[in-house]
Amino acid sequence: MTVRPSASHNLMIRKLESIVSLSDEEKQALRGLPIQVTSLKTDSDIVRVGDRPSHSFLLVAGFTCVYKLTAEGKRQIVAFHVPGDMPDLHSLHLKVMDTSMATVTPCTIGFIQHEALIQICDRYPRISAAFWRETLVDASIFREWMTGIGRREAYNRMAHLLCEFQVRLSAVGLAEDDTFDLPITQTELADAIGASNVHVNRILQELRANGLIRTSGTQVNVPDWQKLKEAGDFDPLYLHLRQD
Amino acid sequence: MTVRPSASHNLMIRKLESIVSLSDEEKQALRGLPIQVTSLKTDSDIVRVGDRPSHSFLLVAGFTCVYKLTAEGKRQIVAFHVPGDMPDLHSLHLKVMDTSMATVTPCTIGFIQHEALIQICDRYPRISAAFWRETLVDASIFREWMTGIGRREAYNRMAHLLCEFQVRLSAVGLAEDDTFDLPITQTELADAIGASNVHVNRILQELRANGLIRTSGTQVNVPDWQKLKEAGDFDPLYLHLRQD
DNA sequence: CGGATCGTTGAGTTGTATCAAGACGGGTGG
DNA sequence: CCACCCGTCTTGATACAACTCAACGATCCG
Repeated sequence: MTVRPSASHNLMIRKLESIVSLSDEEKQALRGLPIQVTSLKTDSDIVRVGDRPSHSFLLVAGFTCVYKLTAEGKRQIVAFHVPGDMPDLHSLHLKVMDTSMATVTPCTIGFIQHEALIQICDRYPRISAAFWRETLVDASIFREWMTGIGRREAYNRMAHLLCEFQVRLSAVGLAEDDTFDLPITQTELADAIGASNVHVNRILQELRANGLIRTSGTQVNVPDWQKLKEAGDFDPLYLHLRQD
Repeated sequence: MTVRPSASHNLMIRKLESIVSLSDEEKQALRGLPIQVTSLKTDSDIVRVGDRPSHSFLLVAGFTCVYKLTAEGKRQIVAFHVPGDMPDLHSLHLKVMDTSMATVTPCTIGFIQHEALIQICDRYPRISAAFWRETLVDASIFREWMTGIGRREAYNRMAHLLCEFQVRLSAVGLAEDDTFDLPITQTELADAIGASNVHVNRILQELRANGLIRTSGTQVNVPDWQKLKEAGDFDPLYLHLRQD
């Protein structure tokens, strides 16, 4: 179905307004964007390597990941995305997908035609800049993860990833104080930090034993935020959030 | 000095034209960009973490790298750049640098004020798109490197990096057939692939012993391109080159 | 109440780091 | 033009982070 001014539009506008201030005309243009909303279950591919998508998508609810596979069949998750993100905006200018994207939880996503996005970008440079900026923040996160995988130990990378989730989920109102929901399997966490699932399991035990986190089900509680940040060598600068 | 229509302008225009076709008006606008050309010697920082630069730069000659330091003082190089690249275009929209950039050889670079770039981007959406695309290709390379560091062994990462240099240098006319100049120390290569300098040294010996590369000084020769590509699990898709 | 998925544990293996010392090589000053 | 020096490359020995394999326990769901 094609929804007119919907929750999806509001989510996108709120996100963009945290980056640039929008004029009424610009908001109106965004509200006019046709968004096709769909539900997907866990572990569904949204786009695949080699695809030439004609639309991008807005993640409305749930978590998705971006991943690559090596010739040996190993998987590296290079990014997670949370509600409000537009994970494949880059396909606007890079025609062929160099990664795949998949849901890691049940998701609601809204597809938006490239054609419509390009028109808005050509007409409203500020909106174009805001979209551009989103892709730049993604790239900044890549740099930070790469540094972790290349130069930090798995224990620290795990702590770092948890810090990042806390901050990013807070920014979209999905984290309460020191607790958040992380419905991601240990194998997926392993693929993200470049470790084995077995090792991730032991690292999580170590983090619990050291009192850095407490878990129950998919809930993660951080009793001592400061200690976790230190363990993760975490400085939120790279997330380029507004109020900082 | 501020040069008018110079070699720097031509380099930038040629690069952009490999991405989009430019109208005469657009080329004229680009030729009008003030570019301040400077020479830097090896190991000079160009920008540093925390800086708020008011300009971006075009790499005219030499190699530069983008790097981060961990709390423990370890360095991860997250990117190399070659002539024709504009490595810190992202600072147009992300005000605070989250990485540092430095020369790895003597370099010629041309600084361009953000203000001038923003004006051109607002006025010429196609140029804006071309710049945006450059930052997207950088991000794509991050994804590929991350996958290597997280999921491939050091031997394969080294082969992969050599493949990438060959392709990127060819694209700007800096590689002859199967030979190119790689004036980068083993310690820098190590920081790029997330390994120790000692290990890189042994890997290079192994690559030589296996007949995948031959070296003399900073020259690298690739006798069997196909074998090196296989060793590196290298598929140039992620570089998003035009003719492909 | 099976069956599938996910988490946990143990044992053995290996890729890669670290440390230390020596060899090489190219530039600089005497 | 030689001698020195500093950065880079090379080599060996040792240590450990992390992987693989394999099995078992815990959950959740239909």
